[in-house]
Amino acid sequence: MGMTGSAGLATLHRRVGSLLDARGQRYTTGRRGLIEALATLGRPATIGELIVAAPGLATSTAYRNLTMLSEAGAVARVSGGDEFGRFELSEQLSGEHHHHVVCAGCGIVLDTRVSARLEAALEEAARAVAEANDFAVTEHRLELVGRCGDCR
Amino acid sequence: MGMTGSAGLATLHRRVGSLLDARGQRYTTGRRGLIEALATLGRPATIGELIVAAPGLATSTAYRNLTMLSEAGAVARVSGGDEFGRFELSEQLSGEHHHHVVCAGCGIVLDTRVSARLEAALEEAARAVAEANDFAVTEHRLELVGRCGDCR
DNA sequence: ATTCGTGCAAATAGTTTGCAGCAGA
DNA sequence: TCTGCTGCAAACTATTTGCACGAAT
Repeated sequence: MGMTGSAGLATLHRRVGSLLDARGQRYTTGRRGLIEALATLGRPATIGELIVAAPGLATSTAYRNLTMLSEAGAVARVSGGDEFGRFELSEQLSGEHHHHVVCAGCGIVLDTRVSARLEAALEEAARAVAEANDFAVTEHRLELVGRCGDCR
Repeated sequence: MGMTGSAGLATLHRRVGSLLDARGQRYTTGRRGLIEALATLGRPATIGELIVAAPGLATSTAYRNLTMLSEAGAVARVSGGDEFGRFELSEQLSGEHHHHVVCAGCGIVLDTRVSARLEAALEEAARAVAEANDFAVTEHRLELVGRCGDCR
């Protein structure tokens, strides 16, 4: 469904524009197209999907822009189960902490949210593991792997 | 630390041998070396690490063997946070369901176990997500991302 | 003018595959 | 002796980078 958060497209663009401004980068048409495609898709998308959804961008430019948007904090890279890298709006921008559902058949990745109780348990586990392993845990990722309706 | 389960190396080799036998494959010295390296390391290892730990194997052969061992159910591929694929003994063989701690600095991946309470919550979430998204969830993966002692 | 963005083509790097010889049952 | 295993070299593919031109301030 996409555009999940409370903010609309205009707000989204304004916020991305600020992030880029802060780094002396321009918010070009191509970059807007990428952000809009990510917002519309509402799930981690491959470069191929993004180039279809935001036409007129060379592959190399799409990679460069996504890398840059990622460094600016607007986009996050997601490694799915297959050989394709995927990109989504950062949690900072989408405003929602979430996890992923991955289809082992076609590789599609969907966003999902879990209960506050589970989130609390995850954070407790992160603390325990950090203590036991001399690790400073900064983030947790949960993937539910299975088969989507089409690949059943 | 490796060799975490109750079974020793001999048992491990016997079980891998059976898995390969069932597929008409031979349990060669090179394959034994890979399995032993995986058991000793006790964490997901890159091809580079495995070739150092099990010398005398060509890279292509290592890949082929790991792919084959994976199809036989002895080995699992793990995608870490970096560009390297990693391999570990399958849960079937190691006997322990576990999750991963990933260092964002050096990419090392460690195994970790979480509380039974959290595991139960994860399975409940998997059921809920399966119902809400028309997904048959077969597996869950949890990654705790942070910085290891060396990369702090 | 200066700085940044873009397309194209070439380079990179992990992984896979073709093939000819070697080895185990 | 038949089938599978191996090393080497070549192929493949997602991603990155060099470079010269175009666009925005």
